[in-house]
Amino acid sequence: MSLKVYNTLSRKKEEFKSITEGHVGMYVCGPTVSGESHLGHARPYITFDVIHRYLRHLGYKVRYVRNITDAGHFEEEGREAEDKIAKKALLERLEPMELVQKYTNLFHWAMNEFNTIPPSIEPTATGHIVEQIVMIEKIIKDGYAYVANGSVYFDVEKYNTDFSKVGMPYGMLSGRNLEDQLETTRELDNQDEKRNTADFALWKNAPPEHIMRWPSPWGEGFPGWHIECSAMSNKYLGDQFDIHGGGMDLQFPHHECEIAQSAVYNHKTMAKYWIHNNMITINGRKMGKSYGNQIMLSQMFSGEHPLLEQPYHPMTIRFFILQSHYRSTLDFGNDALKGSEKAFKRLWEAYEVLNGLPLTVDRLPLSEAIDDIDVKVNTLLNEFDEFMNDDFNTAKVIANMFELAPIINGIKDKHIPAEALKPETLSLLKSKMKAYIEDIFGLKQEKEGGDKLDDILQLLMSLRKEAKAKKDFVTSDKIRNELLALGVQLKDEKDGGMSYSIQ
RNA sequence: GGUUCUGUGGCCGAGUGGCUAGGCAGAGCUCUGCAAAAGCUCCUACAGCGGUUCGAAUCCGCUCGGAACCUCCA
Repeated sequence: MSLKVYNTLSRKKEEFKSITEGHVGMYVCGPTVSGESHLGHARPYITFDVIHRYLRHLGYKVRYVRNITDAGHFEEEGREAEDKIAKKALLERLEPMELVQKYTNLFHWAMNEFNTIPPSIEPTATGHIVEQIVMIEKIIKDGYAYVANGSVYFDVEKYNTDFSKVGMPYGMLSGRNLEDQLETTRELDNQDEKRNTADFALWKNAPPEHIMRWPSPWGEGFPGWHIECSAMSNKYLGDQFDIHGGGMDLQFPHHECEIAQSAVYNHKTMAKYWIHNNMITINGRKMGKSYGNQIMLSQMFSGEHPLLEQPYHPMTIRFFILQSHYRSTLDFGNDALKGSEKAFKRLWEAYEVLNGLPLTVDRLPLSEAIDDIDVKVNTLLNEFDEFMNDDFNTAKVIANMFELAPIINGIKDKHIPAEALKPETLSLLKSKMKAYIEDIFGLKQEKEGGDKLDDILQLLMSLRKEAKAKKDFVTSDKIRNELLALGVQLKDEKDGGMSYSIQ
């Protein structure tokens, strides 16, 4: 059983074979740190975190590179050409790099809340100006870029003509051809520097008010939008690497331009598999700056946003994202998030019950009905791998987990005899659930508090048990109800035991 | 206008040509001092109209609706 991934390049699921055996190079487009990340940004980073974790689970050594775009890009010729980072810095009276640092820190904080594993390398655009200049020089030397007024543009038409012959036309990823684009590209002002409207900037001459600027062979300026990813992926992952990921909205033009730049530079399609996650929508619309409908991650966690009925824990959001397939749109809504919150809680509690089940159970002669349970559990568990290998279908794995939950709880409540599961099945159940829930899906317990809180709650529960034994329900209810008011829910169990869950 | 995708039960969402995921909400039951939790049961859908097929939510066509990209965007 092998891993299959949907490759945007071929629009098909393909068997995954890494270029270097046992190793995977993966590049994912990271955030532009000119502002705070919103809910939509959570999707790619969580999606690729799970892909990263799964590849590791399969035994690959993964070099995961995710950039930080901290140099201002703009492709807004024709409108007010402004470096967005520099502009906001003026408004907020901050140094641009101070601003960049602030949002980088916030991004890292949110990624940590989501329990994502940090990338192996997290290169910044500003830290790789030299590499970008070197790449641009080579592209100019080879005749695929030209200089105009201190800026450098990529000659898309020439590229397309030449590279179509070797199977790398401009538009190969997004499935559009240049002719269509030339017809439909709308008229913009100030296009006279470009030979062709489809051309894109590799280097931009910096106007005087532009704060972020670097010397270059073409004068002071800053890199174009696309070149950093080509330069940095090439530096850390080589001429061709395994996986390039990002949001679907980056397919065109960003990834298309990356492919073209890198193809000129090293005559290869830079990445073998292109993986794109779909968007998070809100009221059916993509969440994004331009729509003014974004909810920042800090707002998601705090609940402070008009559209939010309550705060949502990072793990709720992570679980919510994993409940759908990464290539489908996912619609935000309070009902949906609240559903995920409860679902995750139930799943996690079943997982904790599972961890508490004793491994060695005396086997008794089994009836057929009970044998069926053992078979069913094995089937459900084996499907975990099958589903993940089918283009990372986390939604189906989670569905199976919810079929296992009643069995686990049933054993605890003795609806199902403990010996229904063979020791090796129970052992497999435990190890597989741990591997998937914690290691691959990266889920963790929502509640906090630690040992001391646990000790205190154990004490309160023992007091309540005593009261109950004496049929002093006034006291026992008082303990239960007042704890509930504090957000701690007590649960009486069949055998007179008691447990709690927070929130 | 061009390119691509999409329309599943109250809500969120998987999905394969036939065996009709899963979660949340709702209803009933069991357990329980009560409650909660848990378990069991119920609620059974695939935008519309044609077509292909023994059989389609799943393939094809048309109609209607929605979205993404074509401009910074995860």
